[in-house]
Amino acid sequence: MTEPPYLHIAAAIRHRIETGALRPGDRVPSTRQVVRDLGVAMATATRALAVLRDEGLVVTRPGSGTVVRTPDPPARRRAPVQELTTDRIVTTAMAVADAEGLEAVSMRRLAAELGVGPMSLYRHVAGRDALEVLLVRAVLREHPLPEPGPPGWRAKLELVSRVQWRAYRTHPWLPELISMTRPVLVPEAMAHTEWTLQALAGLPLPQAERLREALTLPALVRGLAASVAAETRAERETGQDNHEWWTTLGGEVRALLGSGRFPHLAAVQGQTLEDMDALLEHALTRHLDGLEMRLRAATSAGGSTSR
Amino acid sequence: MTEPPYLHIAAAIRHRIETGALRPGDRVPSTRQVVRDLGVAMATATRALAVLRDEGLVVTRPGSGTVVRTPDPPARRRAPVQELTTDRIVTTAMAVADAEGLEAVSMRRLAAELGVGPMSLYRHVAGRDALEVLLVRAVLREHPLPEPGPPGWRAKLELVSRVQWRAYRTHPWLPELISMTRPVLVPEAMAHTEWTLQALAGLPLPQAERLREALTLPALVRGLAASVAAETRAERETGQDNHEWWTTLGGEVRALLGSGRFPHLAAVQGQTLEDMDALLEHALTRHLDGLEMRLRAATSAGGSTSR
DNA sequence: ACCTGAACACCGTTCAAGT
DNA sequence: ACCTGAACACCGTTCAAGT
Repeated sequence: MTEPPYLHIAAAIRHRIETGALRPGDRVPSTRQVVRDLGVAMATATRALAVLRDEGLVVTRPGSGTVVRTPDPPARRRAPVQELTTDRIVTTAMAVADAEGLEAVSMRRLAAELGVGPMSLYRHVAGRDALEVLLVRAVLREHPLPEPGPPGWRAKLELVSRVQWRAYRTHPWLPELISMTRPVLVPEAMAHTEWTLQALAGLPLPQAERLREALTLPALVRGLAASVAAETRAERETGQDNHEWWTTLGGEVRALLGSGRFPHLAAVQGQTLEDMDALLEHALTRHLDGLEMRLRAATSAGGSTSR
Repeated sequence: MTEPPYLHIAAAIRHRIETGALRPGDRVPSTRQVVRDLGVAMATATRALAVLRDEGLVVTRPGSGTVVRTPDPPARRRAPVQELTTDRIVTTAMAVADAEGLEAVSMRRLAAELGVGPMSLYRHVAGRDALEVLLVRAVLREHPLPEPGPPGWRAKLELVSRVQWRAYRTHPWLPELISMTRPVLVPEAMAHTEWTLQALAGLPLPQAERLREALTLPALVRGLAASVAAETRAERETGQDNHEWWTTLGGEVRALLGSGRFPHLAAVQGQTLEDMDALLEHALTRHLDGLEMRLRAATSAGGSTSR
């Protein structure tokens, strides 16, 4: 009667497994499906699956969802329980973050996912903060910069921005983790700044200005990525995409839009933001066109002292 | 012997109250003073004061610190304990966020600060998330946009960007709280988008492009602000400013910088980022120069269909 | 010495017991 | 009906007990 919803959901799925409606290898409903179909919170859906995982009924394979576990591979020598390593911890953390967001990555959750006690993780990573640094390093290694890169400063800056953009888009939690003037001082992050400074090296601008450029450009990319990520997160949490959101607006907001106080906003409402990548290209074109203008001024003034 | 530090600190202050060294109405040391003078963590100092507050020995008056409680105001009808209101909660939350960062703003901490039980807050705000929306609204109201604003699209865009920048700089936790395509749909946030769309209204660009502009510009400002805020937070947490950080770099990083793998970064190290505001002006100038170029192209092509 | 479970000090929020 | 303390289900990490 007072059974919490997550137990109820877990019981329903368990029943389908025990009756054979779901067979070994079949995918069980994803947390997102549960959220959408049953109208419960993400936390509830996550907990329900965690119950089944703890019972050994299902296994979560990063990238391919949660499936019914194949019961003990018959007779064959069972693979030794995988040794716990820093790499496995980081890989698992990344899978959880990609699937459910950074806030789902807790030390305890990772431990459960890896089948060890929470404290075992601490023998391989110093703590939650250190794990975040490892995550950033791992992602950056996934998205290497070419050497020496294309010719010309503009092509180079476009390339490094797009590589960063792609990293952010692949891992929507990444923007939260990157800081700027205090770049996580690890080789992988330093490489990006170095590459950018290299792209700017030959330009007729004072060093201080080249540094400002090397700091603002990635901040711009990250800012845009963070905004897009907020959208992704909102979709995951509410189960409504941008278009649905605009069409199901609450009465008060609808009233405000109709009030005549926000005519331009009202004219734009419902206009689908079809293509997030177009936002990057827009911002990038404006910025680099601006830099080109600045270079023309610096050159025609015959030096770098002009504004 | 094994007495936790916060109890020790509480006992010391209690002693000064009981001996009359601190009299009713006197201010007891603030958490910040305790942190500075005793070299303990903020959490410890906060907890010490919480102990005294729970004992009824002191009361915290938001805005005026924590003072020794006047024992039952003799005979006279006691002034009604300040009524709990949504406004007081938001004001307190903002003060805590400004002083210690958003992560210090917990429902329980606010309740303690206001001298009520945690659950009392829920009669005025729906929960932690709703409180964050209220915080955003309150900050935006602090930074109104002029009507009708200066003439010319460029002056208008510079103004709205600088107003946002100032809000972010005043409250470094704000960038974390703002999303973009799903603008917190409250009038205060809508007003900014409306104002920006208005500034762009007369330009010879397709509506979709004006919308992209109205989304990328604030994302850029926010991205830069988030980066600067990361620096602020790092300073608070490590007690090292940017310059100190560079000069006390760990051995491994110093080795990397000296390794010759990052020549441009090495050349720039220690160069002080004197002026954060210059970063905004840099990014803003590049972007708006770029937009100016785009407009020239659109105009000379005689329409808005050109790239 | 190496490993990790128990425990501590938090958190947001539900629920039911108090007035 | 209104208000809020107790309790639940989390969290990261310290510490000391186990091997």
